[in-house]
Amino acid sequence: MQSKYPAGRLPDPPSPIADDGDETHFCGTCAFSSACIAAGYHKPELAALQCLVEHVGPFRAGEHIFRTGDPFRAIFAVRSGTVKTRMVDKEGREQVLGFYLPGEVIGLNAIYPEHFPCDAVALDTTFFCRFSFPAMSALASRVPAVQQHLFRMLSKELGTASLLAGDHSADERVAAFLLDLASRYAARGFSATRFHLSMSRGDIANYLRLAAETVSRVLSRFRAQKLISIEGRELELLNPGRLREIGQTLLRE
Amino acid sequence: MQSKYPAGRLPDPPSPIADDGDETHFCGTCAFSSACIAAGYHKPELAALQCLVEHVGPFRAGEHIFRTGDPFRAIFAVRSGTVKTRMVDKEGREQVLGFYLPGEVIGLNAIYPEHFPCDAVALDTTFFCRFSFPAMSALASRVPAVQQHLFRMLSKELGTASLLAGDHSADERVAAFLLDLASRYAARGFSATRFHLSMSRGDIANYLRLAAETVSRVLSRFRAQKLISIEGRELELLNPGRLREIGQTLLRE
DNA sequence: GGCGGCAATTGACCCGGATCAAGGCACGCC
DNA sequence: GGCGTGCCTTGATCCGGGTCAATTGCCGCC
Repeated sequence: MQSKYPAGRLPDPPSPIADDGDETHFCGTCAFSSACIAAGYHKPELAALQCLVEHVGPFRAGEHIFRTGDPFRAIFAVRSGTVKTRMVDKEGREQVLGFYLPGEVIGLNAIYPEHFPCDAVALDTTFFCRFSFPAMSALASRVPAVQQHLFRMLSKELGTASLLAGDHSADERVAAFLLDLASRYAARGFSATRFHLSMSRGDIANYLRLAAETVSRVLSRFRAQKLISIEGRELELLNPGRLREIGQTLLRE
Repeated sequence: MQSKYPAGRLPDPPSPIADDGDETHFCGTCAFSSACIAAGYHKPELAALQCLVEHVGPFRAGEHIFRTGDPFRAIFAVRSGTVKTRMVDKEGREQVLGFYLPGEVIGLNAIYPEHFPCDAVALDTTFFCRFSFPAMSALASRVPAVQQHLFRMLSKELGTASLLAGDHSADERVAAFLLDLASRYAARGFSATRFHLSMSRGDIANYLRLAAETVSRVLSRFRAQKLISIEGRELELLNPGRLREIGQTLLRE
């Protein structure tokens, strides 16, 4: 949970505002950076992006960004930290829908119902860019690159949602989960072989539709086979190739 | 490639062109009807919808509408018949992603990858409206109602994709599956208690991540409990209330 | 330092659903 | 008619992972 800038620069929110740009260019890791690049930063329409974005945070571990049933007004791009989304049925059982890393966007599944269908909970200290959705839609009408980017983000999330659906063994699920995290960290410029698991074993298990004990056993077995090194939540992938073999049916199919 | 007029005019495809409108108003069951209504049918911009839509079909049971890897150029609204989408991994194992009924849209998950990530296969004789996606995007920029409708369709599919994810018993899955079909038929004006299952037990099982034998056993048990009446693929829901109790954790959660 | 609470690990046992296998039924084809 | 071919159903067996339970380690707090 460290900023990539020297810690001394930021006094109070002590660490984690990740890789941010200046007022003109926003975050290098921002979920919308590719839209801006496609449209050209200089375009006057993009000045509107600066007006409709709002930096919010910090949220501490366990705090809600939004709750099931809240009216939908905005989507949130994670700037730093990690978020889980989840549904809680009326018996109180939790169902983890996904984990979101810096540069990723939460709230897209609320457009249609117009209310958030799930909770979003910070797993560690977390900051966001908040985009008013009505303003975003209006901007999308004027700037095709923004519209296209929204379509693509929605469509992309459709693809990932169908991944977990298959019936796969515990080993396949865990291997694919670790590799998925690795590639998402890598896409944002972080290490693809060493990273911190912000979520508990229970959250991982819930997300993968396994019992926490099973996740623990699989991780222990992977460690015994020298595929990974794991101590608490600090993870290193020692043999990504073999992990990819194990998880591959789940990774592309 | 058939037109959409009263069945008597068409010698060969004997039956199934559902509830259709005229040249001005398109299908009453059309996936875009609400967008048109919101914008007002008379708006000149909507004349463009008529230009970019193309009626295609019939496809016979087993024929592909598109295949994995085909370049993405259009989305397809089912006019009549039923479609399954599926992925096939390199070991040849099939994974059913969803079933699509008249009025529903396939192909949205191809926007981001720009190639279809799955196959679409007709389960019976099927007709479509084909919407060129580039043209659709361009139209969406000019007609906010069309853009909003696309956002909503994408977001809605995100919601349904997460339903199957949970770990639920075979009874819960089957009950929820039957009720989901019922409500989707009802939404398009068909009977919510009697309908035909266009897909095989194997397809249902695959979609629900069960074995075909398990689906067969659950249906037999439901019949013994007088919850349903089923003969081959003809289904009647005798006790939707009880089915709802059984499937409810999966239906909303 | 000692205590309490939570997360993680590990072991023992059990069950739901997968798998294997055997038939039944409806269809089209020769 | 006889036969093959899917599709469906039903029975018997097995196993992966869930559940229950005990233990350990870690960390914050009094």
